[in-house]
This record gives sequence, C-alpha cells and structure tokens, in this order.
Amino acid sequence: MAPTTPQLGLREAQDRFIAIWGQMAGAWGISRTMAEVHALLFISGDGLNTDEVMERLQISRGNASMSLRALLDWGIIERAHKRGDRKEYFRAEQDVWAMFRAIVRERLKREVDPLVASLYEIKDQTSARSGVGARGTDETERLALEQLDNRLDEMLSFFKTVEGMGTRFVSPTGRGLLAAASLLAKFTDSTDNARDRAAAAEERRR
Amino acid sequence: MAPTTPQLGLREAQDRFIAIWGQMAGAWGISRTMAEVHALLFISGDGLNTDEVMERLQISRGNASMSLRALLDWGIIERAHKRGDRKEYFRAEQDVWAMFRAIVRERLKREVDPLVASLYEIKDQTSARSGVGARGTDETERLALEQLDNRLDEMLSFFKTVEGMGTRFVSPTGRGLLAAASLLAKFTDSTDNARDRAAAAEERRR
DNA sequence: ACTATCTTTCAGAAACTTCTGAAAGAACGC
DNA sequence: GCGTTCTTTCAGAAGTTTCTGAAAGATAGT
Repeated sequence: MAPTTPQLGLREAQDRFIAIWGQMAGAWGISRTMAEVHALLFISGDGLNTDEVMERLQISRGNASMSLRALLDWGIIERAHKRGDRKEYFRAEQDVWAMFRAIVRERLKREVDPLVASLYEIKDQTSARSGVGARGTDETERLALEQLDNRLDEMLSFFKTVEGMGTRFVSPTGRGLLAAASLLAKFTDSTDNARDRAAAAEERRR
Repeated sequence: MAPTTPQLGLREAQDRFIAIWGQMAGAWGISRTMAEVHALLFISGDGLNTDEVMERLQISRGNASMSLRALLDWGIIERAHKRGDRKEYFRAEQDVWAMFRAIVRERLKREVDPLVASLYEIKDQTSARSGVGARGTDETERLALEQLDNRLDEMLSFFKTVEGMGTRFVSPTGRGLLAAASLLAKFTDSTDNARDRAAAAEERRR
C-alpha cells in the first residue's frame, strides 16, 4: 500500500523550497533564476561550483555565471575555494538576518538614494518659482507649483525617514532589525491587528 | 538672454515627478504605468477622470482603465464623483504615510502570507522523516533533511517576525511607522552608520 | 609558450509583460 | 425600451527581460 500522507524525499523537498524562493524573486527585485540559485546554495550548506548549479537547476552556463555574479554583487553569496580544485565554489550567507540586511542595504543604495536625489533636484528647480509674487508666473500656476512643492517635501521627509531606519537596520552593530521588532511589539500593541487588517481590506472594492 | 538656472514650469516639474515615480514602480511591485498614473493623481490634488489621465499620460483607454482598477485594488486611490457629471473621478491617498501603509499591507498579503504558508507545508512534509532513526531513509539523506528542516525553521521565524512588524506598522492605531522610526533612532544609534555603509560596500567585488 | 581547465561575455532566441484599440457591457435619462 | 455616455475586457501587437550557447578571455601547470 502506498503511503497516504505524501512524505517528500530530500530532492523533492529541496526542489519545492527552490521553487518557492524563486517565486519570491519579484519581491526582492531580482530575477527568478537568481533567486533559485540563491535558494540552492542556501540549502546546500557548503559550496557548489558552476557546473553543479547548472546541472541541478538545468540552466545554461551563461545564465549560471551571470546569476552567480549578480548574487555576489548583492553580497548575499561569497566565493569559496577548495584545496586542489581550480573550480570556484560559492556559498550563501547562512544567517537569514544577515542576508536580509544585505538585501536592505543594497535596495536602499539602488532605489531609495537615487530617488531622494531626484526629488531634491526637482525641488530646487521649482521652489524658487513657487514663492509669493514670483515674476512671470500667473496665480493659478503659482498655486499649483506651491502644492507640488509641498508634496515633494512630504515625500522627501518620508523617504529620509525610511532611509534612516534602513541604515540603522543594516548597521553592523548587529541584530538591529530583530531588536527593533521586539521593541516595536511593546510600543504599538494594544487592541488592533489581525481583525482590522481583514476589515480594512473589505472596505474598498466597489 | 536665456536664464542660466533652468527653472521648470508647472507641467515640466510634474512630468519629472511622474517619470521618477514611474522608475520606482519596480520597487513597489507594480507596473510603470500604474505608478505614473498614481503619481499624476497624487500631484493633481483633486480627482481626474479616465480621459484626463489618458490625455495627460498619452496612454490608451484600456491601459488607463486597467491601471486605475489595479490602483483601486491596492487601496491607494479611491473613486470620487462630481455632481452633475456621469464620469468617474479618481483621487490618490494624499497622506504619504497612509499610502505607504496601504502598500505594506497589500504586499504582506500578496507575498509574505503565501510564502509562510508554503514554508509550513514543506516543513510538514519533511520533518517527520528527519527524526533520528526514521525508517526507510539512509543516514546521509536524513542529515540533509534535518539541515533543510533547520533552515526552514529559521526562515519561518524570520518571516513571522517580519509579518508581525508589518502588521503593526499597518495597524490603524495610526502613525505606527513614524513612531517606530524615531523610537528606533534612540535605541540603535551609537557609533555606526554612513561611514560603515560605505566601507561594507567595498569589501566585496573581487 | 603551449595546453588544459575554468570563467565571462554577448548576439540572437525565447519567454514574459505591458499596451492598444475595437468591441462588448453597464448605467442612466428620457 | 432606446439612444447616449461612460467603463471594462481581451486578442493580438509592441516592448522588455531573461536565457542560451558558442566564442573569447583568464589562469595555471608544465
């Protein structure tokens, strides 16, 4: 008789994990294959080389090479060498928190920093004109510029706060995020949560 | 003589803002056009209708309709009606913090919740087998399964913490995120930051 | 300096996402 | 119930991202 509770063998379980992690790729802002390669290294404990990755995930050499390099750039895997073997091996950061910190650090750098810079730039080029009585601008336009200027300010202060938080999470002082989490729990808990989330989700949709 | 400091007119400034916000689309997990439509509504103060959006962003009716609907689903814009006008108008959430909360709420629901569910599922299907002396499994495989099991546990506890934090940020108790930010500043500041981020970024890359 | 082994690059192919516009569907007033 | 006005849908077109595989580039041993 076949078992009724479907127990998974090692390979099947690993494949499932890899697939799930691959689906999360979009959320981290990386490609599916990159995420799958990372998942594979993460659950493989010690290092794998390019051929092993290619073989296990059935991807081309080029793809494997590019994905591994990109993961190195993100700082969530590292090179490792084995004595008497010329191949390069790769090992994933094994601490989930450290891994997450690396991702946050990278996304701040790639996404938030340039955004803040651009916002400042627009602000510089508009705020002069939005002052009362600025010459060569009619009243309606001046008002709209002023409003845009205010919105820019709000966004800037928001993203600067986000960046400040992120930088602290990421700081090498250590388990910043974990500490923050439990800290937050104390201060913001009260009556709300699960119930409210569900209710709020309804309130819309026609 | 032409001005040497390039001051922007209202429309140019708005266009720049829209373009920047569009570039951030990937980071929020939405399409470029969706983000642009949102940006337009955000800086336009009161509601615009479908034709105004089409005209301003030069997009097709179908695209405008789909983007607006998707933004409604995310809960960051809302329908608005004008007396004596059969057209539907749309207005963006004007509070940046509220907007961000809506995004976090939605991403938790779409990305983190299903991930946690999947992780549990795999765990259920492997943990039984990873116990010492489980029948029908050789030692090497048992060990690897045990390791996978541990990794799954770490991930689960990580994502449950993330979800807990997110839920609190999102809670209607109010400006949870802002409060959290200043709170964090006090507890985690010390010697680190800007300097360290720069240093850490170097340490890799060959 | 040659050969063997391993890594990176990149042009074109394949896969996937987003957009368009015309047609179908709703909602309203008369 | 019929015409008008506005909204949604969806098949195919356009655009974008990701992947492949072969060729070029490194590195090391002899």
